[in-house]
Amino acid sequence: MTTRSSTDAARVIPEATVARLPVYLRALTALADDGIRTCSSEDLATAAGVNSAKLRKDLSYLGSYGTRGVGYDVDYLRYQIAREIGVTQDWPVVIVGIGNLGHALANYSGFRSRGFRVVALLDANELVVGQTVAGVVVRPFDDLEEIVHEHDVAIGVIATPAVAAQDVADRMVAIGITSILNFAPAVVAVPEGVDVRKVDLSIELQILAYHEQRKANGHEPIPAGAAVDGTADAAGGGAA
Amino acid sequence: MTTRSSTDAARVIPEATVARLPVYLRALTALADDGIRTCSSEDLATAAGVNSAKLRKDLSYLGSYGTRGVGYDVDYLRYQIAREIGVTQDWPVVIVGIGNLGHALANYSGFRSRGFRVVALLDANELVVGQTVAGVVVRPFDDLEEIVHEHDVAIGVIATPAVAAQDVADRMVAIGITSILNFAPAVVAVPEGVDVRKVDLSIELQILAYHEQRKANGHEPIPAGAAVDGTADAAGGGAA
DNA sequence: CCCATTTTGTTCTCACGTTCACAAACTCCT
DNA sequence: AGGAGTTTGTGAACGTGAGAACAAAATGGG
Repeated sequence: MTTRSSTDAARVIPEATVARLPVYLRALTALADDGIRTCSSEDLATAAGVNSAKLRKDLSYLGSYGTRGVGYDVDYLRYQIAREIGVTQDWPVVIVGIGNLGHALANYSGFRSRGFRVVALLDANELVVGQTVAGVVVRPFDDLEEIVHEHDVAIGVIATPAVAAQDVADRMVAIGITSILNFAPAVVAVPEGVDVRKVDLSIELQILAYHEQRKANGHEPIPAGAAVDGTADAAGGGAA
Repeated sequence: MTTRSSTDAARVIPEATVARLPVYLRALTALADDGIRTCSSEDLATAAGVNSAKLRKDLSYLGSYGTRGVGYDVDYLRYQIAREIGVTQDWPVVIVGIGNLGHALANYSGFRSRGFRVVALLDANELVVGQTVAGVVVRPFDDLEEIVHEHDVAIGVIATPAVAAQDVADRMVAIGITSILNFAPAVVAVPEGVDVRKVDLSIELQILAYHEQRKANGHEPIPAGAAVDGTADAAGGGAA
């Protein structure tokens, strides 16, 4: 733990960069699937939908994995990013709340292909318990502790209705889960040291609606570069 | 709507603020449901999971809707935010790609309750066309233009596999859709003036995995106030 | 072998977003 | 009425992120 050696010099990767690494990873996978073995920062930036200067800066936080005058080896860079994110290892995940969204998540192939293994589906509704979803039998929510300990689960996904979200989160935290992905349309409070990320479908639509309304009202005579399109990103995680 | 001269002074709301307005809106709705008629910025900030100073600053971009020494009238503020976002009006939406995720989206009640009306479900797969999902019959993708013009649709949702996403987006843009919510794990490029927001389920998990790996490696002796919960945003516009 | 070309890694500057801190404005109590 | 107590709205300090620009390192041609 305390053997932080030489490579540990600038081991602080900005949150905004962390959020983009998975995008680069996917872009590299797409390039590799096309048989491309080497790419420039310009190529990769285009594939990832970002500015090439930003891409190079992001990669520089990981180390110097490129070759000047040449570019990046696709497979090598892909491995380095995957290792940095942690998706070279296997992450057991539990999903709580098997409604419409839980169904979709359980069936989502993108999880498994990126190192996430759904080890259990849980629901508090006894009508749902026992059903087979995505080849897995739904178990009662009270089995959470047993499952988490058995598989050493660190990541939990909440796909319950809003009212249940805080209770589920509390239970998860009490049992030892330290990362939560929350799809319920509710704010969940967690103690320090626990990460929560929130995905809210209707919020995204509302943000689009805001800009749409703006366009319709002709409120932007000339975007003046600061408009809605372009590479305008909203930034990442808040603080505890 | 036309005579907005005086209040029109500083009508530029920062993108980060726009992304939080829907959160405030939901928090206010929750307070109203609890019968609370007035709240302080501290109360609302707690309910929304943000810092009260940030909340006040965000609200100040909309106008002065509070009363010093008292706080905010819940219903009044709720209406003002809803109006600013644009969810007081009705937004017709089409969903393209009725797989697992499309199913879940079609059934998601949070859309309708916030002013979004799903006017059509579309799919290119003829095995899916004709099925009834969420009380709506799935129509062939080629009906897109007819539907968009008939209902004056401005917002499209892409829930297709990654390979189809760019084609669907191109078609949407050609027909006149100017806001796209993309659930496909792919970067879609759109011309200037079109907004794209991306929601990627596996990217969120990968970000959690990164921090989880950090914790496990004891890389963060003391997080220094940098615990990573809070509201996670995916980024905004596509490039030209 | 040397030089032109390519492309990375990094530095610098600017813009944006967050947080603090406090004056202004309002209520309530005496 | 006046002062004590609240709470908003905002100006200013601070930190983070984005993009331009360039030096350093590699290749390839003559």
